[in-house]
Amino acid sequence: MPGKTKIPAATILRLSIYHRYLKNLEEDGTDVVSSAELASHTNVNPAQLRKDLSYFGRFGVRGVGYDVSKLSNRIRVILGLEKEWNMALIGAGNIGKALLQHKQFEAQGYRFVAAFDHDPEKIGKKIRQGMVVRPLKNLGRFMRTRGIDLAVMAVSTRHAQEVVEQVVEAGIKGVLNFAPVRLKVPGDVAVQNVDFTVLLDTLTYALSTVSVSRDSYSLEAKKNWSRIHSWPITEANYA
Amino acid sequence: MPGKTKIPAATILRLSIYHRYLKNLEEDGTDVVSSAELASHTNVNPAQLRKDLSYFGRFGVRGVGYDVSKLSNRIRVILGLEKEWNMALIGAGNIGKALLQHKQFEAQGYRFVAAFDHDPEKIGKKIRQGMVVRPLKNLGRFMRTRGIDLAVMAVSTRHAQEVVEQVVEAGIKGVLNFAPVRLKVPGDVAVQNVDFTVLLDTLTYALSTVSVSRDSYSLEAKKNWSRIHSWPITEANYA
DNA sequence: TGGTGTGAACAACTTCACAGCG
DNA sequence: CGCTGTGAAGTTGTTCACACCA
Repeated sequence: MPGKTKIPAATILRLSIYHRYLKNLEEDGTDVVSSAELASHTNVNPAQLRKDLSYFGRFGVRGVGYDVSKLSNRIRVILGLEKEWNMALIGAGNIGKALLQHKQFEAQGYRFVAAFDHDPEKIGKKIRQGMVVRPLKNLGRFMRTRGIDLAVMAVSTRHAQEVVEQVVEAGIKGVLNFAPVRLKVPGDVAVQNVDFTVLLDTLTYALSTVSVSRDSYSLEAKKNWSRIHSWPITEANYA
Repeated sequence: MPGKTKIPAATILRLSIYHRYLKNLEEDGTDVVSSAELASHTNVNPAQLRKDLSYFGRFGVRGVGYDVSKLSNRIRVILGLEKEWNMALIGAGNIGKALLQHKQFEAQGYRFVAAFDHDPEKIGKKIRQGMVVRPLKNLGRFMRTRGIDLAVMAVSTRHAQEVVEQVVEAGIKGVLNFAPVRLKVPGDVAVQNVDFTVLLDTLTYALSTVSVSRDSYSLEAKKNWSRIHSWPITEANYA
């Protein structure tokens, strides 16, 4: 129920996952879905799903379930997905280029409007049709004249902190960071990290504690693990 | 302290982050570090860091701090990083190719040993020096003769579930999944998802609740958000 | 009847605060 | 004296269980 209750961070993440599955259902022409079914396809507990929705209102019909397209729209509004979001790619390396080609973004209303780098080798090169790599120092000007909502940072570890400072300086308030560092940013800037090696390390931990161990803690760890599979973690910001 | 206590999932993730920073310190020649310093560079609370370590033993010296290389090695062992991990790339598209080129993996002891796809167009093509795309149906055989520890799946949403079933069938116990679906796997298989659009959606939520809203819940949401920045989430496995 | 919505119980995780020790 | 290690307190998030209603 809307009100004074705090919304768990994890709830927002799950909302996005529900929303994605609801879009599939819409395409298939399904028009009603129960919390049990939606929950099973998104690997959550049905009560969890209902609780997540209850933070924002009452969207279902008792004894029936949820109207697929109505619920989908409500979540779209909650997440702020009714508008198109303009993104700047920062860092025109391997990963950056692959992200530019990635179809998934466009499909969701995310649009790359420019690419930046500070390597003179790369500047001026055409990175995809109608998009040329710009010098990073022009980020602020571009931001003022054309508007950027989000920065997708695929730069080297070494440069990540200084680059994010330029991004913040330019007035961008949301960052998706692919560099393997925890960035320091002001409290009004949101950062999400995409951190491949950290995730791989959790996999190796899981696999190692299976085969190796006879220590007490590893056995426990393994037991714990088999129930718990994919992740987020809430990380405070002490910048 | 090692024993019967359950180890939080989030602890493992942070261990990986501490470890990465410790390696930097080692390279710089720093040999002692306090929980306060290490915590500040990894955006966690110092007590949190000490608690995380305490699940596995007592690694510090009171009044002094932690020996950098000793602690680094201990964490390396805990996470299972003393061995080299063989990975198979599954899906030779944009993202897959970029991951193959990605330097970060090799540096950490993760090694791509083969690439698979089931698109006949791609099979047989050289994807990098000394590596040719193999037919997905040969995955099981390759696994038996050469061994694969982890699968990195960069396949389409549509095929992801059927592909992961072949991966599981082949006997692989750890999967890093880039497809935007929650996969169903047996309880002894560990999966981590790299989910760009979900992370973007959390950013748009954060930004929308700043500018848009006068609703009661959004204001609350914003307040919550400004403290909480980057994420994991614990997701149960109901497969 | 069957599935939602939700307070209350529970479980997990984080932070505090200080004892203990080099 | 200073920083670690950790029980206990506090906070946040999840699940139960059932009232409620189309």
